[in-house]
Amino acid sequence: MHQSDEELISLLHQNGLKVTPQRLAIFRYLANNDNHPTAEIIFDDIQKELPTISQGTVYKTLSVLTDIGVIRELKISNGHSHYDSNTDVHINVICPICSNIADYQSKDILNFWDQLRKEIGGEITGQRFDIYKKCDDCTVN
Amino acid sequence: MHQSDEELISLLHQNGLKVTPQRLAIFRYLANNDNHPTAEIIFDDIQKELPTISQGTVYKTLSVLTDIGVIRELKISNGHSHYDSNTDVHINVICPICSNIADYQSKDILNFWDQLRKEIGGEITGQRFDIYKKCDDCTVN
DNA sequence: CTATTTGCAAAATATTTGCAGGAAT
DNA sequence: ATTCCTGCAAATATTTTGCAAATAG
Repeated sequence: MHQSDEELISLLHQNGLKVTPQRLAIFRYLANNDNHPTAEIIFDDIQKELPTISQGTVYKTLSVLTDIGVIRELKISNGHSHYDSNTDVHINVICPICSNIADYQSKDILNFWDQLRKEIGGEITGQRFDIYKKCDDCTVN
Repeated sequence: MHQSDEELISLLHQNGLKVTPQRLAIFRYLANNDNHPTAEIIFDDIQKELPTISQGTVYKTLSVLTDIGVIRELKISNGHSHYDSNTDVHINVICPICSNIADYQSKDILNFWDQLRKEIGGEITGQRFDIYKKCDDCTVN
């Protein structure tokens, strides 16, 4: 389901980058959290583990992890970037009230994606599908 | 194809908002430009027509037009918001190099969207489908 | 050893906000 | 008349950058 340390380490090496405790910790944090945290939330939580880490390092690390493709950056309408360790083709179900993001996956999406790739042609390097729907919490309240 | 002034005026009235030259000009500008400009580009171009307009007004106007649903805001990875007068379900083909955005529409997308709505259920209030593909200019160079 | 990375703080950048004067209804 | 809107400038908030010290390979 989630990627393992080996994948991260291998990709870092392939790109001439070093394996640091900060990079491992942030990668593992995202691999174990499917709630699409922001850089700020990651910073707050990672501090418990690495008390001296700085915000700058969190931003730089997230940028590195995004560049090598082990995580995805989701910049949403409220201006915040959220990070996702699910790099498969899927749909982000975003709550317009609280900005919570849930992943949604189905066979239809993969079929649609295959068809669309063929139809549009050329070298497609990425994709992002969002839908807006109130989450359960915000529907109740 | 594009919405007319009447639609804007009617929606402004419905929402208790006033019809101002700034709102008309920005709406018309977007209705006649399918190149998904940023607030900054809109500000620069609109100044030719309304020399005293301010950046703040452009931002506020774009926010109002987005709220009443006559335009769409597309916040992309580089941090800039782009604005689109095409409010139909479509795919944004974004160039990862220069951030140019082209709209892509096909029957498949509408079918997929119908199917997905049924599958996910609940009240879906919006959607956004992006794919990343180098534009012609950036492919040549 | 040497190149990269971290941590800190300052800078950059897009966007938002407050408010007094002006315009729309 | 009244309410809303504009324009200006200052404020906000997130992200980026520069650099010396620390760390990985």
